Amino acid sequence: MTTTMGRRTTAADVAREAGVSPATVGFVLNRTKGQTISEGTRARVLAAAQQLNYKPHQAARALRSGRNKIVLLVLPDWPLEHSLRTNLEVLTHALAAHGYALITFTPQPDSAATPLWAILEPAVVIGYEPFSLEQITDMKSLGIRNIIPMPGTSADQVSTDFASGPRLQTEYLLGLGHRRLGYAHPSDPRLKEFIKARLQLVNEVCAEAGGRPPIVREVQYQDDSGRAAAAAWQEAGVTAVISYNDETAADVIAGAVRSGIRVPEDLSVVGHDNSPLAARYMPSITSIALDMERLALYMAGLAMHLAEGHPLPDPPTVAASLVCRESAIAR
Amino acid sequence: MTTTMGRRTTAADVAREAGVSPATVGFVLNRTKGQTISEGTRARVLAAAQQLNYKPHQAARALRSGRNKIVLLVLPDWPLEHSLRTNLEVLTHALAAHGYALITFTPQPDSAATPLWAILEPAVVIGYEPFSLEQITDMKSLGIRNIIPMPGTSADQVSTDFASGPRLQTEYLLGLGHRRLGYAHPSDPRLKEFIKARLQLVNEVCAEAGGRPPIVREVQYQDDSGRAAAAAWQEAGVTAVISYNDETAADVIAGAVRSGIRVPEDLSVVGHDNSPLAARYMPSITSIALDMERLALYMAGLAMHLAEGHPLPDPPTVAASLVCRESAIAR
DNA sequence: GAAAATCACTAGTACGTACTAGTTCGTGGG
DNA sequence: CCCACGAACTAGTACGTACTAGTGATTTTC
Repeated sequence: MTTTMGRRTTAADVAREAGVSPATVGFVLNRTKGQTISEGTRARVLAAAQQLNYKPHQAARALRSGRNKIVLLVLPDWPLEHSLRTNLEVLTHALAAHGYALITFTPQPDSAATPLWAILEPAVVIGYEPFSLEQITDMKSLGIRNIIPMPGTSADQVSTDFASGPRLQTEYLLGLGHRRLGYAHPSDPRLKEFIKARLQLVNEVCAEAGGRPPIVREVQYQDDSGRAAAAAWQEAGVTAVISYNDETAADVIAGAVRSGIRVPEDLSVVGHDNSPLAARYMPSITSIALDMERLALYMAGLAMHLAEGHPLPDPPTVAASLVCRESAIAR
Repeated sequence: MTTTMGRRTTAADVAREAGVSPATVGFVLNRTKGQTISEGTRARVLAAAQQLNYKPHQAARALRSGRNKIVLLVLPDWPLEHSLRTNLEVLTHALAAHGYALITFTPQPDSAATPLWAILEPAVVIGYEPFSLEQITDMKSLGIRNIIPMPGTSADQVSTDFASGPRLQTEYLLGLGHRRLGYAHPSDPRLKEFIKARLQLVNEVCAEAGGRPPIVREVQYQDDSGRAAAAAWQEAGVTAVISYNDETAADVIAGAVRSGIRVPEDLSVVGHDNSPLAARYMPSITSIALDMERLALYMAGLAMHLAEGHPLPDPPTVAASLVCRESAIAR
């Protein structure tokens, strides 16, 4: 133990131990290209670093080099779906493989708290939603140059086309012989745009099949909106309901059953996202599974491309597939 | 706009603009005590900083002062309960109010990835579980001095007594007249110790009431263990089941109903954690709500106490309360 | 009225790294 | 034999901040 108990080991300590200059230590440890180091020296430096348990000081490194290994992912305020959380895990691993740390963060619109990027000053900031001009200005004044999405650059968007999910839901129910459909969505105002987009897709598929658009209802578990919706749908002759996500599907089923409508015998229900709830509910919920892996790898590649010129990855495709369970059957 | 478009604004720029020295800028902006600054100068510096949109460079600040405003919370590998996630939110806010950023992170035991503390070098690292000696050595070699839990210091633990939850579950069912109880828990091996502790408490309450210990069963939604458990309980005359959490309670209910056992008429079930699932399930699940606010405030206080000598907060108590729903009724 | 104390500042340095601009040495070409 | 050239290094600086050790003024004290 050569520990001086208190001060941390610096590159200068390693240099002294190895009998070389601090610069050489830097060259060896960073594998600086354009610099030739003899094999013996390299080994001595490496051994000294090992022995002293040298870890470069990140703040000093960041100050000098002007970059760090932090990627900040700004999450939207809306509740994250199961598939997006999965996406995060894959993304975290993909970045970790290159020494990057992914930090996630949800800005609180009401809070006056410092945004996380001001404290971390990350190499890259990724947002699921576009940033406001104010936010971009703020980041730039902090020296953050890599922002995704950033109009006018290769990083101008990450959001992908999730069109196939709603299409699959609709086509599946139509294929089962259902003609009169319902659409259920949560009431969270932050989801408004997403609901609109998905509903639009459902409408398109219905129209292509020559059917009528679904009867749309807002459903949540906190009140009896599920019961009311179920009654309204029954009145209108609806035999199948497409739900925005699995949680809403559960609320639809609960509302129906509590109104004496059997699921799936009287009413079929499909969810979206293939969350654990879908498998756990009773009846279990037929749902849409999204394969987010390519999207995650794309985002990781994009981030590292901006941070240090890694090659640009291929644009992603998100594959959606139907997971059949108990909550939907043929008419 | 005095933007030089490229280089970020430094304290020197502000100094030049305000016609003072860089040191004065530092004194004004950091409110350095022991330094007197005339009102006029202070105002000029503040105005200049404002006008140039000056933001101190965090890496430089961290390098110079040897501390930063990052608190790293190391999450356990086990799945987080709803109440702990709530805890995180409160903790985040409490720290944000003092300019600290809370970052969470789950170490992957298999992964060779750099642990997040090596990249962030946070001021404080908090773990829900004790750290290994190896981890502590690693952090110390990175210059991290504030580690919670850290044996032999005021920060030697954070985990609190969650005794009242299981006690409440048991007392409630006994109070409803149930005499023969079951206990259901998930199979995740990472939860083993927690299950053991909670079961121990349930056993104690049963013994105090002069009853027999519950019949313990492992239940999960992926297989038919729920059905098997329900049958076994029925055979043994069990009329009420205590569940480790709400997810397991749902799995118990599903298993029972699929076996033709009615819930709550034939079998009462109580969950733990008061998650959204408990409200959403059918029947809705009677559960235990934990008030994590004080724990969160305690953790925040502890972290800031270590980081910069804020006063030590009071030790926490976690209040548990019963939320009555449909899944449990009197015998 | 001189010494001491206080006020309101400034010059300058250290933090630990990455990297530029050398310097020294050995070797091969002419 | 001298010069050029590359290999293998080193000296030294910049990054932006926080803060110590001053330095003139001005005010207080006896």
